[in-house]
Amino acid sequence: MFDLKLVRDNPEFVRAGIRKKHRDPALVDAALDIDRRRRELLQDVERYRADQNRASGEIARLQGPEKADRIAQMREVAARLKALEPMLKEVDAELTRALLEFPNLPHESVPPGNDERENVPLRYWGEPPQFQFQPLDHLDLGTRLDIIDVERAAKVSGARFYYLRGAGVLLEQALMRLGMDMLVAEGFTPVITPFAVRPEIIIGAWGGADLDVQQVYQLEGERLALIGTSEQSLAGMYSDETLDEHRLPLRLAGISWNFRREAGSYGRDVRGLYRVHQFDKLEMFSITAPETSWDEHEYLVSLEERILQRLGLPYRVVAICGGDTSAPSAKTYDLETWMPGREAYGETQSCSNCTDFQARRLGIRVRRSGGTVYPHTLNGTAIATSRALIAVLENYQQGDGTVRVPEALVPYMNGLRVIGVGRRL
RNA sequence: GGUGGGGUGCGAGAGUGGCCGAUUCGGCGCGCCUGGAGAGCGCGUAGGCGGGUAACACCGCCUCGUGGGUUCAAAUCCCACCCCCACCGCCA
Repeated sequence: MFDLKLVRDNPEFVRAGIRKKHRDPALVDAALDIDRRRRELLQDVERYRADQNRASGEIARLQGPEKADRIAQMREVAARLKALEPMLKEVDAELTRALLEFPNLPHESVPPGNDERENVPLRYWGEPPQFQFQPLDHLDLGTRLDIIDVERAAKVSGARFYYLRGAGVLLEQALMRLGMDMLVAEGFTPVITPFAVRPEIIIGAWGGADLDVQQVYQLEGERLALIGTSEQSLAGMYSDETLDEHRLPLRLAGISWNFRREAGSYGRDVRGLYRVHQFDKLEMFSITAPETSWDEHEYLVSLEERILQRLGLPYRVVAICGGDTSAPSAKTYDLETWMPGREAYGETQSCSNCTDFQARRLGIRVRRSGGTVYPHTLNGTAIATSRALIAVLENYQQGDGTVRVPEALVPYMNGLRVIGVGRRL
């Protein structure tokens, strides 16, 4: 949960950070007000409890009428406590809720702005391909090659679902395998996580006081929700645990299907695989000492870049502006890959330093010689298959409607070098 | 889904209404001892919150799976839930 002491000691600093994220700085004043009320009540309650504790020892030693008198006396104290304690509990809950609403504060290097158009491109790699023919988008390509089928998926599941088949499946698994091999070589531990988790885990990882029902699928009749990313289940993995410092940095490579309701995005990106309810993803997740998280952030981005470079996909790295940065993140880079079908760069990866935001909310701590501290957590997309498929299909298409397999994926494609029509798979 | 057993500190494990935030053992840290190590001996080893302080110190409150209840007083009694283990049923 957000650091109350920081709010008390430096409210203006917190307000400024919240403003930069284009959230409401009144959060600070609400929290401070509740905090004041809480401390008043707390002092009363604690006085009575101290009374009680003292009396409890005495009563144990007293006998006869003296004992009866003391008990009668303490009955009154107990009654008073019984009236006060529910009030304290209520204020505690209010304060918790208020602090859960706080977003993480942005790092000073985060560019100002509130719109994705204000994100700042930092560097470009590769050249968008020049086609001597009219390029198709991934949906046309995939449909003609019979490797993507959204029409039947719509029949079965509705909009934003898809069937992958044949070489499409090999391609998605090849992307995952390439990414995993690179991460294992870097020392990451592969993890397959639960796909359904308790709501508080998602709330802990993604922010807010309540589950974001616009985005999260809940399981009816269960206290479970489907993960939107393995970042959530990985962050939850060490919740309420105190880790030994020498285990850091802890680097995990999570594999999971990711489920997103996309309830707020009707009409946006409706075509093809760009915005779908379910996709397979290889996710990097790091837990680091507070002092090293910014280095780790750059390291994770460099791995994301290396993956795109191995795939030969043109991309750019973008610094996300304050207002476009998610609640848990102190700083986010997006990697946008060239997508000929959109004639634009489209987000394929993201990389965030959540500093101690998730650690505080999930109770992940680190033991070190001076005491225990909250570690920092970071996450980054290695491969999000649906969007990676878009980029590969569209960039590697050929004039005859076939798609060349990127060199780096060939070893994972059962020898397939070109995805064409009529291949029996 | 059913029946039974169980969740205590870094780990094991005691404690069944009051001087129990918690015996003991192990681990870990420090010290003594040693040429050095081991053994042995001694000491110390949770977190959160509030008050207080320049910062310490210090004082108080809370935490024995979670949340309620009974009681002057709960690790201990009652209720609900969560989780783990065993067996039965079902099943990839």
